[in-house]
Amino acid sequence: MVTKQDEILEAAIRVLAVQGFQQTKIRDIAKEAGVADGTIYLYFKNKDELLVRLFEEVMQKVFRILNTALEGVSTPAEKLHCFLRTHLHMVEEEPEAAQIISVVLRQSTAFVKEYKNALFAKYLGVLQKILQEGVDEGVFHSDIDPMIVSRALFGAADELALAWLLSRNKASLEHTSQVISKMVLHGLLRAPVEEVK
Amino acid sequence: MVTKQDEILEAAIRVLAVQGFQQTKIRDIAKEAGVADGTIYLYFKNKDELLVRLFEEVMQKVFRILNTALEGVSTPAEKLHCFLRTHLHMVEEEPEAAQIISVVLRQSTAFVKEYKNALFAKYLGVLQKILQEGVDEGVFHSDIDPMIVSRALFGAADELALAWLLSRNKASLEHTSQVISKMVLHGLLRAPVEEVK
Amino acid sequence: MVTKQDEILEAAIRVLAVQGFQQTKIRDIAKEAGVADGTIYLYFKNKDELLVRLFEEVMQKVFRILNTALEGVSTPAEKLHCFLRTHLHMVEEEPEAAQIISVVLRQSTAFVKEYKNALFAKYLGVLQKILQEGVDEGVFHSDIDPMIVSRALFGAADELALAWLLSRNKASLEHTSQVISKMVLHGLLRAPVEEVK
Amino acid sequence: MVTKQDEILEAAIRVLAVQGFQQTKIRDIAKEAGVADGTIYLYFKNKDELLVRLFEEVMQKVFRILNTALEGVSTPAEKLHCFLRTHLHMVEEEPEAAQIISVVLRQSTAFVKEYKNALFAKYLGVLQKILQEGVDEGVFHSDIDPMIVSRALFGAADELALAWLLSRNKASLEHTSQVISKMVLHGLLRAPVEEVK
DNA sequence: CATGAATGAGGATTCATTCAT
DNA sequence: CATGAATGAATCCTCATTCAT
Repeated sequence: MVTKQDEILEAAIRVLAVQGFQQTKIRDIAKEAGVADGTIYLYFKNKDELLVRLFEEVMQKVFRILNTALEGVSTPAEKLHCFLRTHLHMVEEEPEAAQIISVVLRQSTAFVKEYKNALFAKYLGVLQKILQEGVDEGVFHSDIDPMIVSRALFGAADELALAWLLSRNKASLEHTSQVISKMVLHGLLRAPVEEVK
Repeated sequence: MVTKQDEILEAAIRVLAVQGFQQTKIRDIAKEAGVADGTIYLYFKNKDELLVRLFEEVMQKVFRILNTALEGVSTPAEKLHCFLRTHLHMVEEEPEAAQIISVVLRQSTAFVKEYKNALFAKYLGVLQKILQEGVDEGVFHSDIDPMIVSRALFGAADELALAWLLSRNKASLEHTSQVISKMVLHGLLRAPVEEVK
Repeated sequence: MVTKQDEILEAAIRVLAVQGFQQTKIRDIAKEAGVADGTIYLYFKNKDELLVRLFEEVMQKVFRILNTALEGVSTPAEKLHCFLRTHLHMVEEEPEAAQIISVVLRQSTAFVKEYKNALFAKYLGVLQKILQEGVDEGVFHSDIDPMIVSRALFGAADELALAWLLSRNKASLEHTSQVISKMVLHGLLRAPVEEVK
Repeated sequence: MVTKQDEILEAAIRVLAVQGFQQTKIRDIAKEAGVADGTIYLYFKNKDELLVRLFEEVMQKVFRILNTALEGVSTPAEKLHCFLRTHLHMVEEEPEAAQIISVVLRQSTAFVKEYKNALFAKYLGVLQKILQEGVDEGVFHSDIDPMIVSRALFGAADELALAWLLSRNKASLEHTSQVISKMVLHGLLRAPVEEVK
């Protein structure tokens, strides 16, 4: 059975994805959830807390999907591609949740200030671990700083997600993830001079 | 001499960078600028117009700096590095302006909806041109989609900027730009099989 | 039981009668009604809508009284007198409502522009019907234009009402209605020359 | 030469007639008069004083026209018709001034409260004098109260003026003045029974 | 637990008036 | 005299939150 709290959160996701953070009134969420305004306050201390819980809800789903996707993938390079591919896949599958993460959460100053949120850090941590593995196994350049690169990769994926969410023409993101993975793994440069030597 | 309009814009940048869009009251900007509330409205139709003008102001400065930096750089690879380096440099030099672009503007739904804003498109356009040049000259892989890659690179740079802005320990971003440029140009993979041949 | 909406309307009538339209602040009405400012907006979309509803409220009461008074009156001449008498009577009985109609409503440009308001037209219509009846029955001069005369009679009654409302010495309007009715029915001229012939 | 003060007053009449009292900003009048905002305050203490002076201006013009029209008219009945006819004529000839008197002035609570303004009383006085003359000469019924009847006649004329000002189809008011004069002088009743005897 | 009517603090915006030039 | 930039008090309306039922 789904609790009323979950119903409210689901409703909030639907409404926030469409209207944005500041535009969404408690009343809108209550209406979408089919409860009275006051009922929201029985389950959440205030609007900000609702947002936090909503973020956690969404991130949990993300982790579930990501972990499932990474199962059985062995090499760091493949894992990296899998990570990027899954991130963009989720955007296609769960555009509302993606909208929340890429757009809505940034609208809350409080949230951005706590950007180093535990859950977000954990998400970045998955990437960092993959990168570190690659370095340790000797397949990635050793002078890579996993902290920096993980952040860059997340930014790249997030920006592509945002572009897709805001575009009318929703072409598949499969191609996009191929291009990015290739760039990240092999670089833009072709036939590097060093090879000739 | 600086016009009062510019003084207000400068004040708005300072206040917005700290407080965010919705949190910033007209009164705050007026106080920071040292004028009366009503004076703001002699120069800007309303709060939204102020934001738009502020964005244009900031972007103009960005373009000036970027173009200056790119002057005299000849190869696509060097240009790419220059672009990323300059982007991150600007964040260090003008953290308030950077804060506006990376954080504040995303708080305005209207702005995100018009994300493909002419000025933003122009910024991405600079990147795209560099990538296309590289492809045309045969130094970049031909299967690179400049549209996708430019977006990804912007996202990466923007995210790194955001991370820096939000962190306490403001280590130089020079190292960061080196790492990213290297990754983008050479890829993460070391000693690719092809090299052996 | 009186609804809160009615309480607000009654309070608005009291306040508007004293202060006028533009001078009356929402806060004044709220205070008079004993509710919070925001409560007004639970029942009325905005200040203008409150005015419209208030006008309808007042006019309904006017019609109720007018129709009751005209019941059982048979000849057009008597009906005319009854109309004028009732109009002035109402001013004495409900000075606040009268003040609203004679003074306050004219302060709203929007209202004056829609002066040919359905309810006002209906009020004039009662007069027109009486006049037409008189003409049809052959007791009123046939060259009377009911449209013009009804308007003139309303204007006369309204002006007398206004004079009374604004005067300190509130002598009964009964005498006034007698004088006007007589003038309207028999004219100012005494023993007209034509009669002698 | 026309003084700047007069230019401002003329401009105010034009603007007020179109926009109404509350809608007219000092800036609108200044613009229409071709002067700076502050200049208004060199000639008028404040907005209210400007309105008072404007009323006086308009009423003076009205008196000039009315007195000219009444010159050479001898009998009270003819004078009465002349008064009504001239009032309505002026509305056609000077709709802006008429608009000011019939509509705009009523929008100022302060004005309505001082409705028994000296100038307005003087205007009513002309009517009262005509009526008294008629009574004294024995041509008007002796039980007519000039105070009441003058007010009623003014109200009738004013209302007809208002109706004309607000209507699209501006048919001549000549016919209207004929109808009203006849009604006022001879009454609505036709061939009263008493006359037959 | 649930309701939703009521609250009232807060903010964008307007505009009569002032005053330094 | 004339200007018009600057002022800032004043007001309508919104909406997160409360609480009596």
